[in-house]
Amino acid sequence: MSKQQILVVDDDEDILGFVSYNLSAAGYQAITASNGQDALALAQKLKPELILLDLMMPGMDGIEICTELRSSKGHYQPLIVFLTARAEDYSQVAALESGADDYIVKPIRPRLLITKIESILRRRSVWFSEEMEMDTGKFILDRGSHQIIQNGEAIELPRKEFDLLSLLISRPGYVFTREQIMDTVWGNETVVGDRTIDVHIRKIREKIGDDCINTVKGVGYKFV
Amino acid sequence: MSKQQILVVDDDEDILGFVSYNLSAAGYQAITASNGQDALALAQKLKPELILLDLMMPGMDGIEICTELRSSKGHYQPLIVFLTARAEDYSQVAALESGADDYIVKPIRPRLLITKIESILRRRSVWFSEEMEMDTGKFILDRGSHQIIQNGEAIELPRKEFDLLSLLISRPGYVFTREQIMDTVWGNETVVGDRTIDVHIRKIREKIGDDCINTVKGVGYKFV
DNA sequence: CCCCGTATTAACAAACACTTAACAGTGCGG
DNA sequence: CCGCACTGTTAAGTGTTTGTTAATACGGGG
Repeated sequence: MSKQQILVVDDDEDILGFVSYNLSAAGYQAITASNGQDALALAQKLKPELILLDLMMPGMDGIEICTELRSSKGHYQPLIVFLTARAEDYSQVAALESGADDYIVKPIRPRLLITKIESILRRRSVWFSEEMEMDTGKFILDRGSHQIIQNGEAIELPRKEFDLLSLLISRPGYVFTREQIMDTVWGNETVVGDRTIDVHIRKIREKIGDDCINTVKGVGYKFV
Repeated sequence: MSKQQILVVDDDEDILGFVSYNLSAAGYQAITASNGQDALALAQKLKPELILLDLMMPGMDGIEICTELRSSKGHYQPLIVFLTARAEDYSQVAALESGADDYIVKPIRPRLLITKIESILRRRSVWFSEEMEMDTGKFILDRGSHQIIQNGEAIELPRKEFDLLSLLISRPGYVFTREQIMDTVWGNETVVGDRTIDVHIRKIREKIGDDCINTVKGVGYKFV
């Protein structure tokens, strides 16, 4: 496996150098940008695994960049980690609300930076290409390419459908309540109508077969 | 009854304070730890009912702690709830796979936090798969997949029937009065006719066999 | 700027769980 | 032997939950 790319965005040259040096030393390939436009362009082009974003920057700030990255409905969803100067104020909350995965408080300590990055990347890596053996033949769920392979045949699934199926497959046989599904796939802020889950379930069943997902009336759904 | 203990684990002092303040205000006794080692030690020593774990931490992260707690052979099985940064990020599912009971998405809203914790504590008894050996072969009641397995054969039950059977199975040999059954399965607000319980009992007997549930005239029913 | 696929909603249909009521059975004491 | 109290059985009615379809909104890629 080639080196993992990490994009570092900061308007301060010193920090840029300091962070990218430490990342390189830890075996990552550091890419740097000193403003929002460059950052977005580089992110789009190189699709780095993880992006370190300074919160405060002249022009486009970190939250704007983050929001921009997250608003694209494409499949590219990098991990986003903020670098923030102040621990106490609400910038952190705003950061997390804008869709970031975590934040690191300045001043940056090399060892902490690396362990945090490793922890975040490790978690993500769990998600790539997870395999499932089923009673009726093989069922592979590839979280990297957002597709499932059923009996050797690849089936592309849209984002929401894939997310929903992922959840159900994560615990085969376990019944997920509608509430749990809502919270996980949609998040507990957004509110959508009752029939939304049903419609997605239907579309999934249409693609992978009716037998895979079981309805437990009054309770929820489970993958069998 | 003494206050229920809840252990909160996070590397961020602000979140630790914020969460434990809200827990205390809601009548729980909050214990805090800021790293994995402390968390495990405190869990072992105080055996709190519920543990709130931050997913992302330097050093030992939440999933490692959870795995460690679950792998211990002792009878102590706390409820484990993760605090996770983003709704769209599937680390939640990884969390569930590591044996967690639920997760709460940051940013944390006090009211939501408390209602969720209450709901999790309330349904604690309903979450674990309970096994029973019977005279006539094996009888497994799996509350996760909402089904019973009799002699290796799975039998699906509608919600009320499942709840009713769950209750009876929870204390084999013990006679539950009609009143107790009403209060537990239907809740003590709803009022239904006399024959409702009988009808459900009959349907259950139809599915799992007449010998399993005994009628004690003038008193109630018991599972044998 | 248009086209296409996804996400969501609303309206309707269907399925099913739950409840009820009416009646039959059982067993006990007078 | 009869009535009473309780439980069993059946079938039909009712309401809730889920399935289905089509229409609309939305956003991205060409």
